[in-house]
Amino acid sequence: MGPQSTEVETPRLAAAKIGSDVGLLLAKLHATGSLLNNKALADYGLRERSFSVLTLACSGLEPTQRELADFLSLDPSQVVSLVDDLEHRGLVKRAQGKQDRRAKIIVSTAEGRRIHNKARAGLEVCEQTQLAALTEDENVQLRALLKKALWG
Amino acid sequence: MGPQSTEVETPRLAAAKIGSDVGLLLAKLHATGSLLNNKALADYGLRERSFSVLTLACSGLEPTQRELADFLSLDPSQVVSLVDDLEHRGLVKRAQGKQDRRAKIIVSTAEGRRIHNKARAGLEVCEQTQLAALTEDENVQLRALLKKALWG
DNA sequence: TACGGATCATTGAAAAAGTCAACGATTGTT
DNA sequence: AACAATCGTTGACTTTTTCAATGATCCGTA
Repeated sequence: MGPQSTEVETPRLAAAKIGSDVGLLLAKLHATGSLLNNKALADYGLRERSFSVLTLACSGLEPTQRELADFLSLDPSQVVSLVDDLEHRGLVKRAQGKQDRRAKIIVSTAEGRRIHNKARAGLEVCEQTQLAALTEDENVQLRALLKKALWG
Repeated sequence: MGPQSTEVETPRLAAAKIGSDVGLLLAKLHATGSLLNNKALADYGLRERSFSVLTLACSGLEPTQRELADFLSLDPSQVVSLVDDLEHRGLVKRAQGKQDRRAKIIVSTAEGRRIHNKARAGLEVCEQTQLAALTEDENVQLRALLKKALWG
């Protein structure tokens, strides 16, 4: 991402038609968001990705790695290293799949849940910062639209 | 990105709280969108990035490379290679900055505009596909919210 | 029940993207 | 005139992404 961390003013180029291109808008908002999020998560030795995995491990949904890959739009091999990392740090465990012994279920440890709670609090501040220009209603609306676009 | 190209059903994991995490939603929608867009642009030898640069070069706004970097959230060195590529293919030209002789202004060639028009048509179909679950109103709304979040 | 094709996690290699520091040329400031 | 800052560029380096191959396991079907 660009070196600029605080970009307050409306860029001149936003006037172009491409300033309404959904792909670009998503890329840009995602880029600035990731920057903030990763900065906030660094205190806990996490990044956006590992935080997502940890969150789902803490969710009680007992996701398999394949599910994580699909849901997070990652290659299965990327999930392997994310889980490896979290496991080495004792935040997460691999358990054998229940119906399917090929699959590995990712579950959080107590320490994992502890870290996750702290990190989540930090992230909420981040998100608020990123969407500061939106009212509370718009914030909710944006979430709803993104969810609907993704899975109807 | 994940190997799944057509993901119709709501994933089980969307139930988790993280299913409402803005960062994740943006990442996911951006990921699936990029996949589609790059596939569509491949016919013209373009990718999302080079298409964006080409679009701005065609816009008449005469952007400098620094402006491109800022607007597209890229490192200046990345812009160099994007412009190099487009220039070698005769779609774009570097012109000397008007007030500032350090800066280079990126402008499209006739061929560049020709390719751009074709590519843009392909992308519009893409975008429609990606946001198929949204009504026309919601589509507009989403764009507006993203823009507001980015630059108020 | 046994075979065959598909799926899961994993590995490793290759390609692409991102990050960063340094440089010459130019600018604006003091 | 001197100085720091900015622009584009280069090159090195790290990280991320992508892809094919593998052993283990599952499932459908003969």
